[in-house]
Amino acid sequence: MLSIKFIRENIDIVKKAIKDKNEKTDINNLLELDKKKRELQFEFDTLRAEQNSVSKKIPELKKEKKDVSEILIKMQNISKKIKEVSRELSDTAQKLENELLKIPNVPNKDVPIGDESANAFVREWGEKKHFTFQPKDYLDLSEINDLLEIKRVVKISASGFVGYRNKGALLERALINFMLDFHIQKHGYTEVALPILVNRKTMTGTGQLPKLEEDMYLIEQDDLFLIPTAEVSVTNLHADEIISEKSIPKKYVSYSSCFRREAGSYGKDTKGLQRVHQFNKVEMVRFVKPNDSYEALEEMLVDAEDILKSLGLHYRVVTLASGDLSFASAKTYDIEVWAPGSNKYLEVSSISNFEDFQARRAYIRFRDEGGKVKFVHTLNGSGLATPRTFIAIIETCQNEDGSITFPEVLKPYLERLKV
RNA sequence: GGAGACGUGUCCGAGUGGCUUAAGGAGCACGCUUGGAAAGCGUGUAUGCGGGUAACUGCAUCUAGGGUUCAAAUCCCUACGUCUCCGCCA
Repeated sequence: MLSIKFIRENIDIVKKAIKDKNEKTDINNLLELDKKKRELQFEFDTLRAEQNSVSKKIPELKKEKKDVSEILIKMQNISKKIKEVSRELSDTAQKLENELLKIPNVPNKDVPIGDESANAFVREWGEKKHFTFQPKDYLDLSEINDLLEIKRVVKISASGFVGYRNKGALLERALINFMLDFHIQKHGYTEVALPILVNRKTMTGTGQLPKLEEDMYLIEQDDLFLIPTAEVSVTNLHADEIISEKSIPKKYVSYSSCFRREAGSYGKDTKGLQRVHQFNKVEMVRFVKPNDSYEALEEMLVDAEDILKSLGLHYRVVTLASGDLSFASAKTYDIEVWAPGSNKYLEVSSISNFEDFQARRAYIRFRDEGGKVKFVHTLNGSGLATPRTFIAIIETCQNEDGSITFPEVLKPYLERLKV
């Protein structure tokens, strides 16, 4: 979230950010609550100060055998008043907090204003592969090579879920291991494996709640949510902590299943692997000092690109425009990989700088050189999501007879079973 | 799931209603001492919201929320967490 101080002093910037991000939050109510809260806080502090000082004198007066009954009656009233003010104060503070959680992050100044069509091209690597034959799409290739479980999975679960089988399952598992090893060995990340069920506080910390509750799977019995990305559990790992200056920056990589209800996106890419309720993803998360976060964003983008390069997949990078930017993000790059059989670019990675937006919510701070406590900046990026990477690989690596020649870098992960 | 014990600052740990502005210790930082270090001695050592140019200063926070009281780390209730024993499962 944004600090109330920042909002108070930059009303226009905040209003513009809300508009540019296509949000509808009204901040006037918030500003009123802020004013009311500060007035109540002042009243509460004043009353408490009196209560504290008088209460301190009571035992002394008693010792001197003085009559305190009159004071006690007076204090009863103050006590009652304090309780009233305190109730109103915490009520107002709670309302203010709820409003604050609904204010989106402010886009960085480099972010183009507009909807998806304003996304800005950054660079590309490789080129669209040229085939001497008509390339098949991944659904056909999966059929030929026995790679996916589609119909049966709907039977055992629900529509929107898919499964892998045979070499498809092996390829997916190989991808996960390859990507994890790559980030650990070549990019210096530390692996963490964390729960995929998390509580409400955690979901709020990274900004999924309260806005996106509809998009989340909820285990009502225990009030636990299935994570939509490992970003949630990894970023919140250091919630409520003051990280020592020495142990920052922190670079984590984590693989997890991700769960998305995709409420409201029915009818879009419903077939196959492109948009699914459950998928696996390797995620990178960084905690850095404020001044380093944009440099870290560029590094993470390269970290994700390195995976695609080593797999030999053509891709392009875009900067998301304000309207396409997520609620919590200040700046996001998307990487889109080329899928020649499907004849389109598929989004395989989002790399975002949240600045201190998540750190404020999750209360993640560090102590700087001068001993001052400040909020960290958090970043994350997919490195990468498996389903669409899977599509790009088998479509790019297909032969005319429908067989697939897997990328060299995956061989160590595949060859022990002679795939 | 049943029974019990417990939750205090960076850590250990005292604290059963007002003498706690949380004792004492460890750690850490700085200073003195030293040729240098150790020991010793001294000083400092939370966070948030306010007020003040500043020195300072008001309020809150002893897991969280509620209650009792003029006054709560301390008493009561609830939740969460930790530990021990039992049950169940692997």
